[in-house]
Amino acid sequence: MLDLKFIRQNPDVVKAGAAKKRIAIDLDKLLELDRVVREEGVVIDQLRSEQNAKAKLIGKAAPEERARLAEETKRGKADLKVREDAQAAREAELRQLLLRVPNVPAAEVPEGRDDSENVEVKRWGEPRKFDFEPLDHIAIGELHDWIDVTRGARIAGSRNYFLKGDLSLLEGAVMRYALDLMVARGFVPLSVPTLVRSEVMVGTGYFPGGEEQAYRCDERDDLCLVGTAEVPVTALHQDEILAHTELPKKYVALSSCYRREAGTYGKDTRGLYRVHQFLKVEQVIVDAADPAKSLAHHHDIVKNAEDVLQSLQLPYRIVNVCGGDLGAPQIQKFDIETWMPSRKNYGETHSASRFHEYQARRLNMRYRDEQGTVRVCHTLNNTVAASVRMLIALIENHQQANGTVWVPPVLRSYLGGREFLGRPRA
RNA sequence: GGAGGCGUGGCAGAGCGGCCGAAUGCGGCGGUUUUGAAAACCGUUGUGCUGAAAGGCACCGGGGGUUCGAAUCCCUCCGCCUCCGCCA
Repeated sequence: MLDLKFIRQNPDVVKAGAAKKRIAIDLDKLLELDRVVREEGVVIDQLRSEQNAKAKLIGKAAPEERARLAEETKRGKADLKVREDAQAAREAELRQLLLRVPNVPAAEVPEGRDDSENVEVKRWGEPRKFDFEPLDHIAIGELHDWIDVTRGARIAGSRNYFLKGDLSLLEGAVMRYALDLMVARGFVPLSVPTLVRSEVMVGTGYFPGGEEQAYRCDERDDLCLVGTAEVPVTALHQDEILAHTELPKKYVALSSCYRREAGTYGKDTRGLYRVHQFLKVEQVIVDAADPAKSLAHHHDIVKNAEDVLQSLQLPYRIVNVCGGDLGAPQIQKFDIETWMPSRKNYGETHSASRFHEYQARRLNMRYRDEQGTVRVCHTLNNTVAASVRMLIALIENHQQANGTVWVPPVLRSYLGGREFLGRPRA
């Protein structure tokens, strides 16, 4: 959410930002409503002030005077009540409009309509040239009885799965490795709720707009399953005023992630690329409202993810996400795409976003700066490692001619020192 | 699931329906004192909206109601605690 004052003062900047993101908004309607709300607010404050003054007089008046004065004060009440109700409705509508105003993208965000126009900014590693016919992850899974999508679908519908044996262990190894790496870099590990109030989905910017992608409990609970630990972690300090001395807050969390993947029928149906549930280690930073700091953090959290991929010896590339592919909340986003032999292409495995105060304002998450001024925080987040996609990359890229999977050295201590997973093919 | 209790400022903890945006203590900040520190003493210390300012308005878990007037009364939701039951 943007600061209403900022929108008032820079309507053209906000309009241009929305246009760059290909998001339609009626800003003039919002500004007009804002004008009415403020105008009427002055009137209501004045009326309330008068009512308060009269009520106060009654308290001091002689008992026999009270009835008459009360009767008089009663008259102003009805008018005020009508105005207050109308104002409350206007304010609610204003907030709804405000929640839909997208954050203004950074100048460095490329123009573009969709993900095909994202701009590659870096490439690391060479996609491996196989001297045998490589299998895709499903085939490797079948070979070792590592993946069971049939039974996954039977008990939970399509895009659900069981991981078995070494692959299940590998998942744990990668998650723990990612977590340990981040803890070594000073990030505080968190175990988090993955079922949150819809208010928190609004606070982090997923609602309104992303309702179709989230699993929602029924009306008894008003709880949603999160699509990422970003949601509970970013909201950790909701409604707090932090001291500048305790910033930046750096957190890392491993959690299950749930995604409905509505509207993706027929897309990525083979394999585990697109699934409803997976594990992910996520990094989140909350810091002061300083664009330079935010930018530096953005580079750092991308670097953290790169270090994970490099140490796992997985080729990847980084794209600067274009305006049309950027979500409403982000200032800028870098996606990291890891090489997946079965796709003969890079597939998205990480997404690093910086938000400035967009999320923090919605979450009412603030801090007191050196001067004692209360300001809204900045937030950022990035994947460290997302389970199934990272497993796809690992077993496809590191498969051997004999069917086994080579384990990168950094993961071996999490797998009893083993160098290869799976039995060699006969 | 049943019975009861409680939710007040960074924390602790008062608060008769009007004099309460809220006592007091602790903590924080500034100062006096001190070679320095501690102690003591003095002052200061919530957030938002509006306004050039003075000021005005709102907020005592959330929402609604009663009343001329609500932190204080009523309803409801949320959260926490205690006891009983049930399950792990």
